[in-house]
Amino acid sequence: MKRETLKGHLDLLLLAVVGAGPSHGYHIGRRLAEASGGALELPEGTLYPALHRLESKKLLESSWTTVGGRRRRVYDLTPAGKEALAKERLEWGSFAQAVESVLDTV
Amino acid sequence: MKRETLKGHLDLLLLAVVGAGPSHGYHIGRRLAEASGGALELPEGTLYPALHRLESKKLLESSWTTVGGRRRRVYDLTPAGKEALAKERLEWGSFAQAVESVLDTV
DNA sequence: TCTTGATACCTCGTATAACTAGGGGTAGGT
DNA sequence: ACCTACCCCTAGTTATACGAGGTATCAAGA
Repeated sequence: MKRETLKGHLDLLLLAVVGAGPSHGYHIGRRLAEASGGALELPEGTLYPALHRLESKKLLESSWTTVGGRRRRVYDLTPAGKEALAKERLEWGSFAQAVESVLDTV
Repeated sequence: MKRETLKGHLDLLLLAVVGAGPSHGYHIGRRLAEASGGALELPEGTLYPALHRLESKKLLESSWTTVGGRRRRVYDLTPAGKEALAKERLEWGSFAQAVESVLDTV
């Protein structure tokens, strides 16, 4: 995948994954990779700062748990996060459609 | 449109527009806006530097003409640009499909 | 004549965000 | 002991879209 391809779309993807059920950072990465058929394998230097950004924007909230001796930070959507997810889904739809239109018609 | 949405996809769009027929910068912007149903209206501070970038990467080539007293810089695809267009079309396809998969399955 | 709007080009600086490259540590299997 | 998978983090780099500003031509209208 080209370097900049993901830019501006990562938030949507993370919100969508968390929207399907709370989970911790590492697991979110795994679920995203799985759900995309391996196409979207985020390096940790992308994943964790993105989650922090979403939390600082109050779209996610997190709490620490410990499972099997390992600390996990579990994220869930806030109400604002649910709204943002819905909005970003729509925006993705129109963006993708616009791109397809260009690719089809020109 | 959100600020970062376009990032990494602009080259594809510009190559696609020029691939449909050589035209000058300003006109490329108009054709893109038209082909996208008004969704993609690029500011000039985005359009012109992007075209220059593509030319410096040898994906576009340009020549100056004058029509009605106005100077125009007309762009066309190079052979490398045609290849890049084909490649980026495929990459867009897999990216879009990956996103859709995530949005559908999670 | 003067102004406005569309056409047509440009550059500089800024902000954003994904990524690279490091760091830390736990648990289980060989 | 070592390796792999798990699990978290940050600092700095880099790419690129955009805002703001500049230049110039031409046609239409006040």
